[in-house]
Amino acid sequence: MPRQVDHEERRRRIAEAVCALADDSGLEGVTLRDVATRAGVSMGAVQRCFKTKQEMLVFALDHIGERVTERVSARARARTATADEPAEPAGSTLARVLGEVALVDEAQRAEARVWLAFVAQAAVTPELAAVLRNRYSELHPLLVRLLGESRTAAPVPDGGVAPGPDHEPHRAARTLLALADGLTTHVLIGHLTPQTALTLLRAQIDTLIRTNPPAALPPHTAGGPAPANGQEAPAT
Amino acid sequence: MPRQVDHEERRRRIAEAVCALADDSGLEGVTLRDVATRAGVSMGAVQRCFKTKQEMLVFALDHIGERVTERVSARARARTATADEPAEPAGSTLARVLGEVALVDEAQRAEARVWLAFVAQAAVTPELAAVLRNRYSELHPLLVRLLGESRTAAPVPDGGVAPGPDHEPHRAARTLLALADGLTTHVLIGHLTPQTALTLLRAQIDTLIRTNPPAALPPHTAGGPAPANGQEAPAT
DNA sequence: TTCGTTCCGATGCGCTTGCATCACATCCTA
DNA sequence: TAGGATGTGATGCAAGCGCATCGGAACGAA
Repeated sequence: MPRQVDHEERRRRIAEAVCALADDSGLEGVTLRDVATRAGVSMGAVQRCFKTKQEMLVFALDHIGERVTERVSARARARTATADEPAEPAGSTLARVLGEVALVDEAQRAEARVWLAFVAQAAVTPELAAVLRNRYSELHPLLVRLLGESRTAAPVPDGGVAPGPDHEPHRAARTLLALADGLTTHVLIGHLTPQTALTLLRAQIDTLIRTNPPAALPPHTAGGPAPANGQEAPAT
Repeated sequence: MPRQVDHEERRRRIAEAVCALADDSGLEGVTLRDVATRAGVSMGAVQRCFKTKQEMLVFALDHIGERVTERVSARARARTATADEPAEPAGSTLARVLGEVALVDEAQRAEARVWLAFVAQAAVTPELAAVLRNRYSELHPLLVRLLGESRTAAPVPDGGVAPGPDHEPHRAARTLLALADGLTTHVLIGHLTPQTALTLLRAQIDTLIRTNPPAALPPHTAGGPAPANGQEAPAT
């Protein structure tokens, strides 16, 4: 056995093992021993890579989050790259992107199960919540951009999304993201079929796209005095 | 101490303890000993009430689910009772009902945390998933009814919701439920503020209500050959 | 080759877990 | 009042946990 081992590679392998275990027994089923076995390394190696179990979990969450983000933005990029026909692409891209976030095939279902396990733990573990927030914050502008492109012929110049942070596209993006997560959850517990979830998602996207008027919101949205940005503690 | 103890009362007390513990450390933090301590009974008593830990968890989930359902339908009933002004009530009721499902104050936040913990576990524990499905299935027709009342002046006669199971109100109800859950999740991990979540929810409700045309769906919803009912294994 | 360093994999420890067991306190029946 | 049945709460137990420790294999330097 070589004296020097690629640590990053090993960390990733361990993260994969964590996900695999979390997938079939939840986060409670993730123990150092099982992780080591599953990853095909010794327990000592795991402990060398991560000082503590929580550190390992945080890394694993970040790992799977990165994979999701990459997959999603790949989808989005794929569209931008071949954007020759301004016909109906953005809406479909949105659907595929959010479907990517959410469910469809079994592989993604597994990922979603792991994700959900982490989300639940994050509700009582600030460190994990921070990682999740970062990931969601990454996804948000991407959705805003796609939404913007799908509604107006003249998209916003480049990176900067024109108006304020609680302008309509932001709202719509948040709504879609939350909806996708909710649908995923419902699919995972068997309350909805993946097909139904996708249909609902698609319908929502279409509604949001067709509903152009960003300004004219009904009067009762004034619930909170200042809607503010709606996003708290983005990084830190 | 009396020889005969109210078992049901005790079970409920234990369920409350389970929820309290799950609230501040997730489901992993729920151990028989801690539950016993928190409930103010001995461990033996807990074991007498529930043959196994899982049985206890299932009961606890059902308990909290019942509480939520009751609260929600109380909201709905409150409206129906005082329904003298057909002005704008149903929409607000919907908002309040779904807000009830979701978040708002800290007490409900705690409930949501517990709920989320159970949902995550349910993704890998069929028994829990079954309980959750039942609860969601209970909520669904209630939302359908409220939606129906809010869009048409002539609501459906009584219990029977007129058209097929994938008629628009059903879709809308599922969308709202999923959205509420997704928003709750995002609030719990600190990605959204409760205010933002409520605003988004309210906006979605208004959109769904104003979008009357139930039939004319865009062409691409034909993803699945038969949208069917979208609800699988409701009871068993 | 031989030494010194570096890293790995196995083992041990203290603790907690879910569950089984058992002596005892409590209440109904004669 | 005595007796039995019933449910209770403390204790025991095997298993599993996270983490710390340690002997030994694999390499570079001399």
